[in-house]
Amino acid sequence: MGRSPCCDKVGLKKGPWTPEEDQSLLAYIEEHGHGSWRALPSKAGLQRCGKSCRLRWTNYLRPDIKRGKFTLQEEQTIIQLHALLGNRWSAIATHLPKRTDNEIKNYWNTHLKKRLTKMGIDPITHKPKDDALSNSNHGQAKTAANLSHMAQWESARLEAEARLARQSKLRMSNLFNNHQLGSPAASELSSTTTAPPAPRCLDILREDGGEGGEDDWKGLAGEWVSESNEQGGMVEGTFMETFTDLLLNNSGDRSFSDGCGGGANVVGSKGGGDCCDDNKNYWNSILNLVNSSPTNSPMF
DNA sequence: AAACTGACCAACCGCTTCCTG
DNA sequence: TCAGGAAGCGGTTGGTCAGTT
Repeated sequence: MGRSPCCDKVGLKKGPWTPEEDQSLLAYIEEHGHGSWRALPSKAGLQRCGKSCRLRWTNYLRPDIKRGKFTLQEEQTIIQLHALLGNRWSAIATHLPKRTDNEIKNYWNTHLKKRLTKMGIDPITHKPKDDALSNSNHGQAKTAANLSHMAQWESARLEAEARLARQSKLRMSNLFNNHQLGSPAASELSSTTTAPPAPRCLDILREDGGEGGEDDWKGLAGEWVSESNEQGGMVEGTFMETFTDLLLNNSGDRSFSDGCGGGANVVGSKGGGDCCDDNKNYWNSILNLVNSSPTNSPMF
């Protein structure tokens, strides 16, 4: 299994790319597609390893990259997905069109992580660091405790999605076996292959006819909510919404003790049925987020 | 004006995963 | 089934630049 030795070769350039190198890489990919990254540098006349070329293309030169400031919506998406997925930047990037995993990772490390820490929230667990603080609000503490369970659920779901996406790609590549995509942008949109964009996972589920479909995912989410309620009592409000709301509307002196009274998305402490609805709504919003990924965005 | 500091981000490194023969 | 190559991924580094002393 050893590591790729490409970068160990002597005579290969490292460090920042020059405009000339960018131009060479861009011109070559526009004309031929990237093909094999390992073979690309010599074909394009670049003294770089294939890995470096791939990185330069995916993180900087790709035409479908959006640069500049992250929007509030994007920030919220990153925070929510990070709570669910952890440092799985490529998976998070899947749900943020035109943003690269590297960019998201950098933004998290330089902005969002610090903001969370400053607010007394552990950026790894997304739980308040101060026990006393969390004890002051049992509902949110319980919800926070349930987050790991939720993450496990999400992780399993993503693995299933990945399997389905792979199966779909196989099926599609059979269909398009001899089809060569001419557009470099199109070839890169699938990121890792030249296969056509995979259908959205939920559509695949529907197509497959068995094992679920969107309603079943939502049903599963509902089951999780019910199970959580059985295990830990009713969940008061939505922890995730609370802290993302706090974060994005951070006035500097707010704390979780008043979190339930927060912004428009935050639902205060309520009775059982409403809480269940809140969680269903929350899950629906996450599922919508997942399901609303652009149809041509890379799925794993 | 110079030195220092911290933020930012492009790029590298090395491990893991996937694919193919 | 297995081994090796290729690509993907996430952690980390180092250069640059703006702000501060």
